[in-house]
Amino acid sequence: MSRVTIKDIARKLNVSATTVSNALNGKPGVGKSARKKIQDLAREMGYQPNYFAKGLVSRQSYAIGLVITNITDPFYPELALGVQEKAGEWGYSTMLFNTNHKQESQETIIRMLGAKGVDGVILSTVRQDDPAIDLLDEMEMPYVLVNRMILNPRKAGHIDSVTLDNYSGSHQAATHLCRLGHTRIAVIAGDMGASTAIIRTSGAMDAFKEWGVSIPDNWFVDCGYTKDRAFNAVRKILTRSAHRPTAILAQDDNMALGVREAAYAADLRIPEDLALVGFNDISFASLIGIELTTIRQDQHHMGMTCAEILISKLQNPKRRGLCNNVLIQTDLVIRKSCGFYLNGYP
Amino acid sequence: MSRVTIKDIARKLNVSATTVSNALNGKPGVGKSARKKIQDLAREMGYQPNYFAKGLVSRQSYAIGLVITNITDPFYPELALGVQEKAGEWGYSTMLFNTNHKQESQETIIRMLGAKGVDGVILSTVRQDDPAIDLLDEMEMPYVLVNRMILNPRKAGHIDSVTLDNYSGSHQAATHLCRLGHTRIAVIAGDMGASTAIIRTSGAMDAFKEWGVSIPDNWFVDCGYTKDRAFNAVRKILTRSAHRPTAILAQDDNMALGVREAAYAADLRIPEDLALVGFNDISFASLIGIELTTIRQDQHHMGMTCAEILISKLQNPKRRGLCNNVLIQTDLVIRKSCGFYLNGYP
DNA sequence: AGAATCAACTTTAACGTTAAACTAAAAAAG
DNA sequence: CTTTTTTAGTTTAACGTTAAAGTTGATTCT
Repeated sequence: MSRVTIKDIARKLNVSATTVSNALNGKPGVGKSARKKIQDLAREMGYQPNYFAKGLVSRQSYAIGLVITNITDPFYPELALGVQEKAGEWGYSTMLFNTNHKQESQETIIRMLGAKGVDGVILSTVRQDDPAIDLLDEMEMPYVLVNRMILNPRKAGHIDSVTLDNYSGSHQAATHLCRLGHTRIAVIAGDMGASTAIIRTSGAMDAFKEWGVSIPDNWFVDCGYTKDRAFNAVRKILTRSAHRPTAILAQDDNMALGVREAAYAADLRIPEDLALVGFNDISFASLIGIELTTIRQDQHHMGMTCAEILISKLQNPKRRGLCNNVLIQTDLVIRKSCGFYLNGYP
Repeated sequence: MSRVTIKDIARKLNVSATTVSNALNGKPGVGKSARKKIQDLAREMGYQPNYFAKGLVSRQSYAIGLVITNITDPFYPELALGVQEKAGEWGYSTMLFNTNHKQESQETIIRMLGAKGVDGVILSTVRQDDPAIDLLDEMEMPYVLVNRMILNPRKAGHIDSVTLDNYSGSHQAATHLCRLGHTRIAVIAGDMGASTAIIRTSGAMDAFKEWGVSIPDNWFVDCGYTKDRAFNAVRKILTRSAHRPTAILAQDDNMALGVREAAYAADLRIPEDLALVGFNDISFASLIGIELTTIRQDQHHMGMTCAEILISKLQNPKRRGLCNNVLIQTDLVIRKSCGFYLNGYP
């Protein structure tokens, strides 16, 4: 690929390789005219630095890894784009890896990232007591958590994270349903090993308590953030329960779509027969005909933020001691699926 | 990161570095017992090869680049996943880059990919007479086109590609609308610099000709595969035309969603007042309430196929002379948006 | 004027891995 | 039992870049 080397330039100008290197990297110790000559010739010859050699000596790859569950989940593309844009600004490239919800593949991926020499990792998929954390620490690999975090206060204190204010978002969503008069509410939860689901659950439960609403055990189902499991869970709830719920709180929009399909399959209308609230505001929640009431967040901003934190640590090793925990605010977006525009608040 | 080197292992076992290298890479010239000892110790010490050193000497990075317009376009995630999975199987990692529809950023990206030393590139974004092609040829970088291709027969003959049978797909879609009795059809085209849009247009136009349907000039609009431009174009068509179209053929589902929003904004119902057919069958085309009639394709398979072709070339330099042009078949998926289930064929 | 400082370089070595050329001893062939 | 071949290694050098230490010759200080 890159044929022209520093040595070729050095030979042509009768200087040493080091001088060329210094000239091109803006380091001192090179005369003004010599520097210009070198820079011009480098451009003319189409010189491209060899990143293998650079990396070998500097131990920096200018690449970061981004670990997500699956890029086909509409939650991730915007996050990935944010990370890539911010990383690109700083000259870093991004390697994307899908765990497909498998714990062991996450470990394999992290090991590979280490071997490939990425400078840092952004992890969006941690679960509580995830061995990935220990692995990263052991490898002394800088990392930032995004979306999900570690709740254990002993660990959390020294781990960077960029997360949503899941508590108040979920509290807001649950309150909204209660205000609309619902008392028979089912909760379609995400992966309860993930902080997002844990916190969203606690926010919702607190809201329910405030409104005197209680949720039967079998109306709370961990569906692991997958649409299929949400579909099946809701189908079960709707067919088996003598008194079916009048509202469903789904902990992400993806699962909300599963709920929706299950409701339609049971000949129920949304929102007339069943109110539905999601979480995330993925791109098609706003499409006419879907119009999902949900909790909005800015994934692009989230991606940019975590990339920025990671890169600032990479650039400035002093900052590695500091710990950033960014909490991003959310908004309730009221659309048609909750029935607000049918009745409003009583 | 990777602290343990081949030399550390060599020192501990009193052998040379080369022997360790040969032992670990399964090369001959190492005794059975010595080989086992080396492998065991390497595992025990947690040896990870340094890819910079490896790459420096072998000029192989075991990384490929995938260039797309934008990962948030729902067309790409499944393709990207297919590429990553197949690449992963062969030990290659994938670097994803978004051009954001900008020609110049594509060139920058390709140059950077070259500098970073990727072994090959998968390009999903070429336009006709794209300078990227010459750049890649000049860099002697192996590449495969996916989704879009170069039509110029002088060039096409030696460029690998994996594309859809866009002609027959689009022909099928257009025929479907004609069969349903539509004669007033508008075409919302993709980027006419891309082979996909060119071929889809020709397939549709041929079908229209067969049915004696003619399309007024201002009912054919290049909307560059963006939802916004499709929305605006259709709004214009619907407000300005005295006799508005009764059907719209959109060259991708994304634009079809824009058409949909524009129709609803003009108080038209789909399919009762306006029939709509898309292309691609992105994930939410099938959602209840959207139910877009469209042309299905298997992006995951497409991704796997192009990754396979690229990697087989990388692995086997003899094969570099051969040229693969894979054409993937499509299916018409009839849902509600075209009105078939309202009237059927007359 | 002589010592100290500085600018503009050069030389050497190192990063970790592997290809190529070499060596020594054992096994096979004649 | 000598010669050839094979096996199991070793040594050297190279990939392209840069950090560290060294070498000039000119400039400044006292």
